[in-house]
Amino acid sequence: MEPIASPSGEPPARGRRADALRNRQTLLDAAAEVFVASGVDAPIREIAARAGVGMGTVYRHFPTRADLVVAVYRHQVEACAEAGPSLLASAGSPFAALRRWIDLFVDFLVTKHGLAGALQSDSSGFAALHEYFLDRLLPVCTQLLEAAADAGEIRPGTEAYELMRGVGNLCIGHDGDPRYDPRRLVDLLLRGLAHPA
Amino acid sequence: MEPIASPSGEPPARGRRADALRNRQTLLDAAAEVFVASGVDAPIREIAARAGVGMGTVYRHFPTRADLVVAVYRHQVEACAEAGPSLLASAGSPFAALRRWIDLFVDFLVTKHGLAGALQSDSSGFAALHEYFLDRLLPVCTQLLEAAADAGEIRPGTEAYELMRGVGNLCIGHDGDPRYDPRRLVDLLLRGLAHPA
DNA sequence: TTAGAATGCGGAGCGCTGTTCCGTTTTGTC
DNA sequence: GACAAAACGGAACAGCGCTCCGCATTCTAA
Repeated sequence: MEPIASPSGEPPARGRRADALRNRQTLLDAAAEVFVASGVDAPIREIAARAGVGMGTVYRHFPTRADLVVAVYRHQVEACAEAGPSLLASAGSPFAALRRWIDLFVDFLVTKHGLAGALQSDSSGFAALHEYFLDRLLPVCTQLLEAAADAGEIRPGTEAYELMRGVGNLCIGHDGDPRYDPRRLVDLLLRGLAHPA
Repeated sequence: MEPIASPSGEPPARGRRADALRNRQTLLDAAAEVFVASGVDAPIREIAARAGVGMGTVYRHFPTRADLVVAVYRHQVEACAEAGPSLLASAGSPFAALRRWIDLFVDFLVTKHGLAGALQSDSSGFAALHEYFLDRLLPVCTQLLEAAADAGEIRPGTEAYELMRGVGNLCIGHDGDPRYDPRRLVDLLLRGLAHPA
């Protein structure tokens, strides 16, 4: 089953001209390189230059920066989303599954320089990115939370949205500073979520 | 006792010309207004315009944006810093004092539009802001943490730096979204910090 | 009081960004 | 091959931070 239309980007290439498809791919590759090198805030010009195309071409394919980011990271988000149910089946308990899933989520955020920041800043037109992440990952997280709550492993009353956003925020700005390790704080958060004896 | 020299700003007005002192105050007032209206990311031009002075005047008095922010909020930061020891004396237990202090800290960040975000963004001229907060509040937080640890109320191994930065990050981007309440997450964090029975 | 120096002021200007727009080139089709 | 549609490139515009320097204001000392 092919995804019909996802928020902002990656239409299924119907009737596109060959050079357009080629450029789209070139741009995605270039953007991926630039993002890991300079973060998601890298100048659009830099991406265009690395891809060897003009500014107009970038904006035609990806009207907003968020569209570009979404397209680049779509695969990883997809992987994370799919990991949810399988962890629920394979891990020892729902809460263990939740922990491991959050771990994957943190992995993803932490390796992508600046992405966590982009997740919450609605101001600069990252709304589309925010929306996509939510659409895709929120149901997964909700499922894990509910399973853990049903099993009596965590205190009820925490929404997936809040949890994910909190985790995302905690992952902001870990610039190799050994004094700040997002994982330790996320661990504290999850401990707080667990039922007190 | 007069403060001798504080990091970035507010020198004790010795030998300054009258118009300079006047403009400094005008700028602080204007900045305070603009910050509540448009956040701490507001264009410097806007602040200069509201104060009725030129750009150069702003930069002469406050070389970086952080200096301006620090000067505007200095009193409140100071109050927060001073609240630490007194809470330790008045609250029921060290951990209770820590909780209430963190609460004050969150209050401060949450009511200042965009301040929490600015605290972690090393990109702009906000570096000094980060530094000032750390210089002033880190010792206080450390004292509270150590007291609670000595009392056996919290698990050891968490540094004040990490905790403060985590709390700061959690306060980012609560744009009146009822689905995201930083306080709930900070509460979870503190629960996780508390010793498990 | 008044000249001269010192201090402070204003805003034009530079460089860097995102974003748009349109003349030109490439591609697909008949 | 010819023609229209699609896509391209990058000049151009706008908003921003920050600097720089000629001019105005204030202070000081004679």
